[in-house]
Amino acid sequence: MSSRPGPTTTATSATRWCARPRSSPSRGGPEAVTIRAAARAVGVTPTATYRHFENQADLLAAAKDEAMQRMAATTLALLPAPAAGPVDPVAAALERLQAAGRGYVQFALDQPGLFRMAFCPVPDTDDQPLQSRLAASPPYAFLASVLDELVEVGWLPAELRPGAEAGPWAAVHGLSLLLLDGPYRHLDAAGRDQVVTSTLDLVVRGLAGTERTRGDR
Amino acid sequence: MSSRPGPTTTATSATRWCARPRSSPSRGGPEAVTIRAAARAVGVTPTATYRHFENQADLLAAAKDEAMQRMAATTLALLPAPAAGPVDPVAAALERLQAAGRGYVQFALDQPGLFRMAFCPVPDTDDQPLQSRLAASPPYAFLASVLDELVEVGWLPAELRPGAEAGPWAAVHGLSLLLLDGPYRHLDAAGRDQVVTSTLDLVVRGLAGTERTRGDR
DNA sequence: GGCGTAAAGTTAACGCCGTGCACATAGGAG
DNA sequence: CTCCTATGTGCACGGCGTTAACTTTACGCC
Repeated sequence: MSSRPGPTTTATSATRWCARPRSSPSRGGPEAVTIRAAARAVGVTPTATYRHFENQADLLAAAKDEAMQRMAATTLALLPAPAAGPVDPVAAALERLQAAGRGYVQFALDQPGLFRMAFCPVPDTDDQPLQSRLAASPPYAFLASVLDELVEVGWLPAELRPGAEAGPWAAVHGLSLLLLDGPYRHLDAAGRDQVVTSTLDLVVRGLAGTERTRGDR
Repeated sequence: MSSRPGPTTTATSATRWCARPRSSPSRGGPEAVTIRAAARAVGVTPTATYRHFENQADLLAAAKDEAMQRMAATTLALLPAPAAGPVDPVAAALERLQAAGRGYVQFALDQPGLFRMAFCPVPDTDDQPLQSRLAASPPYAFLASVLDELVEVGWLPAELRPGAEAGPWAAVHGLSLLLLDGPYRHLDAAGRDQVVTSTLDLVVRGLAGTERTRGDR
């Protein structure tokens, strides 16, 4: 967990700070990640934190990175094992796509603190180019691989492939937030499943790529 | 702007607190809405705030309501005037749908503070039933009306109508957040326009409602 | 006019927060 | 042994939410 320029954290010492649960697992979003809480967690005085993180924003960025990694690990672990025997490759790819979407939403609901942490706004210390930042985002990488697969098996029209990650990701991400904080909170399990299914179906139909944008029906 | 149960805010006094810009317009999300800042803004001592709001969560809820209303007013004002003369009603409805989506994203980018305010998590003091809460959300109401219109003119399959708000709203909402805080921040105007267009096209194609979920191409 | 009551505002205080400054310690390199 | 670096401590400052007790203001009622 790199603290950017100033305090020059050594790799060995950083593990001591990052290897323990940052606040409570599910509860406790970014607002719970404080300099003093981190110090308490490792049993030192608050000022000692500044030997490892430049300031609170830096600490927050580290927590954000870890949250994103944990989210990736959790959602990928939820993916269904590939069914044995020969199966329709298109159906299999679409299955994986929808399963990943469901896992994304489920993680957001199960671990709201980590989810909020993974996507919290942070003052932006990194200066990486666009593509490497996207590739560093596990959801984007997985989504891209499934979309590539759908092109390979001839289902997704190749002309729709460029930039096709944005829509599906946005839909699943937005749905997670609407369910978490928005007007869809307090929906019961059945209602949640309905909006998730509805949204994933919309995405799949959208990727299928029929035109018909005029009144031809 | 109602402060819930305790302090029994009179309608006349509440206007004095709510009629002035709550923090800076664009900058300053929910974290800038503090008891002390509100008191400074109206020129009183911090404790006086508790005569009008139960606590900070209550103040935040009031600010959230106002932000949502302002967002609705702004995005609706951005809608294109209906073209004169007879036009394809389907094209017109789709136009309005996409324009509303673009306005949603544009507001998020232009007024990030208000946008975050409008969707910030708040400890939830309201106990309204599901439907009335949804109806109170202006984006939902507008989206629902356009979808109804698309059914009436025979474009949107009626069997896809129930719950069809979730997907489009989630897509536009999620895209706004990915552009604001997520991996799509720092995209230039052209890149932003591309992901917005791509996402809106996905939504429209998805609503169009072709099936083809198997390898039939 | 005088008076009681409720709304609105004030001062003082507590504990939490981020942060800076000066100082202490410990352990390895020379 | 000495010095340097990494790490940690104590103290202090101002800002935050919140409470408790007190004062001021406005208004209806006799």
